[in-house]
Amino acid sequence: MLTLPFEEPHLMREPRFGASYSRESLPESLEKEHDRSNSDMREAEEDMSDREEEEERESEQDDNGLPKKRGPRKKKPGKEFERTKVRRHEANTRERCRMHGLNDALESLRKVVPCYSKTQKLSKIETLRLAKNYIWALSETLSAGKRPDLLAFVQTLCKGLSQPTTNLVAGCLQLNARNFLTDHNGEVMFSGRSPYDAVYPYPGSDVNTPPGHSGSSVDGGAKPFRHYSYSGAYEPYYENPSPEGGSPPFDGQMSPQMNFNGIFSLKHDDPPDGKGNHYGMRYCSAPGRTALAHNSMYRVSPEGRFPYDLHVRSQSFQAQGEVNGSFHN
DNA sequence: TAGGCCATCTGGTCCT
DNA sequence: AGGACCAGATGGCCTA
Repeated sequence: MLTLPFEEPHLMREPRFGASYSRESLPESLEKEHDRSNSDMREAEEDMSDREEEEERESEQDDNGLPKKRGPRKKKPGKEFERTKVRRHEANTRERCRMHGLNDALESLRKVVPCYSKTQKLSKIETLRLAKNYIWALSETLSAGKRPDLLAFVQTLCKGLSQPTTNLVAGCLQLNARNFLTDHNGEVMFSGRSPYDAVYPYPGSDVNTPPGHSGSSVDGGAKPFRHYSYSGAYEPYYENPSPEGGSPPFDGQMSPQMNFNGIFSLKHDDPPDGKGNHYGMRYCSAPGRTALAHNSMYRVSPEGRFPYDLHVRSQSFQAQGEVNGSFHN
């Protein structure tokens, strides 16, 4: 599942995440933010206390109900008041750091779910939803012990996601995003041409018929849409109808040695110049392993070609190889 | 301009 | 008592 090397060990260091926010333990970026926010807040606070003082004096009234501008000032709680202020200030700082830690964790989650993009970040809620779907889909894959249907896999990923996020996921797979519709129940439906055909038409096959399916296209004219859902006719792969229906039964035990190298990682690696916005799939494979298509969880076309437009990033391929290599050494 | 998303502040509650 | 955690309120930014 972790298709990227865990790059942020500092997030794992604390036994209880964010339990202690000592200044020394703050990451550099956080520390900067910390400083900035602190100074901002100090200024704001001073500003505030001045205003409060002014307002307090103006709100004081004499015996006739008129505003009292002069005279002895009402005694402030003094030391206790200052102490409360300081404690509130410290609590605010801690809370801010805690939220930053939470955001950092969310950011690292974004990096391990499909379709990571620096330029088009998933929102917090969408990240969590996608992560949940991803876990669910992978669990299903493991428990089924067979190669999943890519369409069903994507449908699972998109379950309950907003249309823009669905588009993003579809974009990752180089699929026609308009083919994935989310109905009012959050069910991801597939309509129109099969992505198999949209992306990789099989020579000689009916354009509207996915491989291995008998379907008749309407002669010549408009072709009726076929709607797919989990329980639809498109080789339903998952036994459970929906991730919303609870966690899939997982009676197996995840082995620590489990190798995820054969699983696709759908990532968007921004080019170094940061200009591109191209989504692609990255395939992680250990050196010496079998060829991409052979090792793939996904279907291979009758010609032995992979039916999807894969963008194998040689760089990440190599990096993964290095990691694996050093691991095995 | 409305709506979505986000960061921050704040007070309350729970836990150590 | 103090810190962590939580949820509500608020305001800023961005986009359709």
